[in-house]
Amino acid sequence: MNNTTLKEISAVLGLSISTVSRALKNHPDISEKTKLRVTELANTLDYEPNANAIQLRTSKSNIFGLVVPTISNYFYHSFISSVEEESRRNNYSLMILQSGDNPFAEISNLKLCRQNRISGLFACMSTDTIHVEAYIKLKELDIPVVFFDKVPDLPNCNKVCVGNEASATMAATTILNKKKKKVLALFGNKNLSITRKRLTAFTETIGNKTAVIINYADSADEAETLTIAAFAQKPDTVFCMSDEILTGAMKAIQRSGFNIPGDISVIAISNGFIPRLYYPEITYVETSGYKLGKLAFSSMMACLAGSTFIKELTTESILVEGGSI
Amino acid sequence: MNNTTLKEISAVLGLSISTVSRALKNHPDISEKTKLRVTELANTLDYEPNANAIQLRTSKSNIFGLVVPTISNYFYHSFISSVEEESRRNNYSLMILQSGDNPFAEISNLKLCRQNRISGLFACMSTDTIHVEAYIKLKELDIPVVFFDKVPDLPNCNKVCVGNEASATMAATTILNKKKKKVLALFGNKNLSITRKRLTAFTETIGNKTAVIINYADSADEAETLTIAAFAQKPDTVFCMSDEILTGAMKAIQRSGFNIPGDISVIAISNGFIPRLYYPEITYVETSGYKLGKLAFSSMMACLAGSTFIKELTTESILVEGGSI
DNA sequence: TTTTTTACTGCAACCGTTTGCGGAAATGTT
DNA sequence: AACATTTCCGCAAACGGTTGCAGTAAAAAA
Repeated sequence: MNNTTLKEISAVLGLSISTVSRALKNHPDISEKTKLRVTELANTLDYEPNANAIQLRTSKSNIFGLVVPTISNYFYHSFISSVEEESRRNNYSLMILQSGDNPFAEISNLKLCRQNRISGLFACMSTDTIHVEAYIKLKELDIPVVFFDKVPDLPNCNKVCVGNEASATMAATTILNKKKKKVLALFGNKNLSITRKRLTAFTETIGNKTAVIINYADSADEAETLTIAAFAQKPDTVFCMSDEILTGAMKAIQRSGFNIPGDISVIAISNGFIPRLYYPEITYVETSGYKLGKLAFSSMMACLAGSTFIKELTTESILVEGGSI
Repeated sequence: MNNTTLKEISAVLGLSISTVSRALKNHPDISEKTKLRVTELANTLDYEPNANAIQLRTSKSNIFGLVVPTISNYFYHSFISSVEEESRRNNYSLMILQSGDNPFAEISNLKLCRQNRISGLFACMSTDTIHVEAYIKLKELDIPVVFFDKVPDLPNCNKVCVGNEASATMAATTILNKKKKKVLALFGNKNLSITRKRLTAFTETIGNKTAVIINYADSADEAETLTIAAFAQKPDTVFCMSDEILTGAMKAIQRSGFNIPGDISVIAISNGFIPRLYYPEITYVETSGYKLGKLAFSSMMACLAGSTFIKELTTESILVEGGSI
C-alpha cells in the first residue's frame, strides 16, 4: 500500500491540490466547511505529509545532525538524550552519527549531514581531527554548528563545554576543606586539553597546601594499576578527573580491601552515574551531559533565530556529596 | 552561500542537467571526457546531492528509524551503537527517537518516521504500549519493522531478542555447578514478560536442588533494600536478573561489608559493563546489545531484500567469568 | 440593476533529482 | 555514396508538496 498524497485527497473530494494543502494547514482562505471535509478524509486515509517534498520545496529541513565520537559513553548519551528531547519538543528530528575516532568516518558523517540538508549541527570532534575544513564548509553554507565538549581551537564558533577549570577547582577546594593531607590525583591522557585544563586548575588550587601525587592513566585498567602502586605512599584521598579513571581507582580500592572513607577518601569529577554505583556513594563534582545538551540546544536555537553573536558557554558545576570524603 | 546544484554545474559546462546527472553516476552513455569535466567541476564546487530531491524522486529514503524507550541505558545504547555502525557501512542513516515510556511520544515518533518515509524501523516498545495499530500501519505501507528486546505478542512480525530463557538457565546451572546452598534471586518488575521468562527458566533449572529466596524489585534502590533485608536469611549467593538489579545488590553487599566471593557469591545476567566495575569482577551471563544490534540489522536487510520469511531470532548467551562465584 | 467588495478556490511555477525516449553526429559497413 | 550502427547528449515528465496570483461566484453597497 502506498502513502496517501494530497493529489489523492483532492481527487476524491473534487478539489484542487492547493485547496487541500491549504485546508490542512488551516489557511484563512479556505472555508470551514471545506476544511472539515478535507481534514476528515485526511484522517481516515491516514495522511502523513512527505517530509522530503516539503523540505525540497521549502528548503527547510527540520533535522539536526549530531556527530559524536561514540554514543557508548554515559556522558555523551546523556547529552544526546537531552538534545533529542529538546529537538522533539521543537519539532525537529535528530540524525545521530558516530565517528568512532576515525577521521574518515567523521568526514563522511559530515557529508551525510550536508546531503540531508540539516538545519544545524551539534559536533564533538574526534580526538585527533585536524580537518576543520569540513566544519567550516558548513558554516559557509549558513548551517549553524554548535561544538560541544571537544571543541576546536578556532575563534568565531559556538562552543559549549562543561566547566573544566571550575569543577577541578571545586574538587580541590573540597579536599582542602576536609583537611586531607596527601592526595593521589589521577588524570587522563596528558595530551588532551581537557586533562591540561583540569590539571592546571587542580594544582593551582591545591598549591602547596597539601601533598599531591599526580598520575596519568589512559584507561581504567591503567588507573587501577597506578593506584595500586601509589598506595605504597599511603595517600588519604584519591581524586579522579573522570568516570573512566574513577572506575579503575575504585577497583584498586576494593582490591586492596580499603574502607571508604575510613581508610581512604574518594572524590571525582563525573557525570553522576558511576559514583552512585558504590556504597558509600562517591562524592563528585557534577559535569552534566544533560545540562550541556540543554545549553547546546538553546545556543542552536539562538543561531537559528539569527543571532550572529558567537558564544562560548560553560555549564555550572555543583558538588554532589556521596559520603566518600 | 547555497549548495551547488546540478543545474549550476550544467550551466557552467554548457551541458544539460541530465547529462551532468548521468556523468556523476558514471552512466555508460556519457563519454569519458565529459565525465571528467563534470566530476572535476563538481569537486571544486563541493557538490553534494540533495538527499530530499533524490528521495522524492526515487521514493527510496536510505533512512532507518529506531524508536526506543530511552537511550540512557547501557543495553540500548550498545544496541543503537551497533545498528548505527552497520547502517553507515550500508549507506543508511539512522533516525533515533526515544519515547520515554510515554505512549503519545511513541505515536508521534512513529509519525515522524512515516513523514520521513523511512525504509525500515527498529522498534522497542515502551512498557505499556497497547496501540500496536501504528506499527501495523507501517507494515501495511510495506515498511519492514524489526522489533527488538521488548517485542509485541503479535504473530507475523520480525523479532530479535536476547536469549532470556537460555541465559537464566545458564546462570542457574552455574550456581548448581558451584554447589551453592542458598540463593537470593532478584528479579525485576513482575509484570514484564522478560521477568517472567527469566524467572520461569531460572526456577525450573534450579528445581529443588538448592534453596532459593525470590524477590522482585522495580528499581536499584528497591533491590538494595530487599537485599539487605534478605541477608538475614544468610544466602551464600546472589543472582541478579539485570544490570539495574545488580547495582542495587552490589551496594547492599558493600554496605554490609561482605567479601566477594568469600562471604557471598554474585552472578548476574548483564550486558557486561556494570560487572566490570567491581573487584572482583562479577561473573555474568552476557546478553549483548551489540550482538542483538547486528542480528536486528541482518534481519532488516533480509526484509529489504524481499524475504517475507518472518523470523524470531535470539542471540546466544555466553558465561563470562569474573571471579565473583 | 450595476458596481464594488468579499470569500473561496484553482492555475501554474518551483524545489533538485532521475530516467525513458528520441535525435544528431560520428563511425562503420557495403 | 548510401545506409546502418554507435556514441553521446538533451527534452520533458515525474516525485509531492507550497505559494503568489488570478479568477469566479456570491454578498454588499450604490
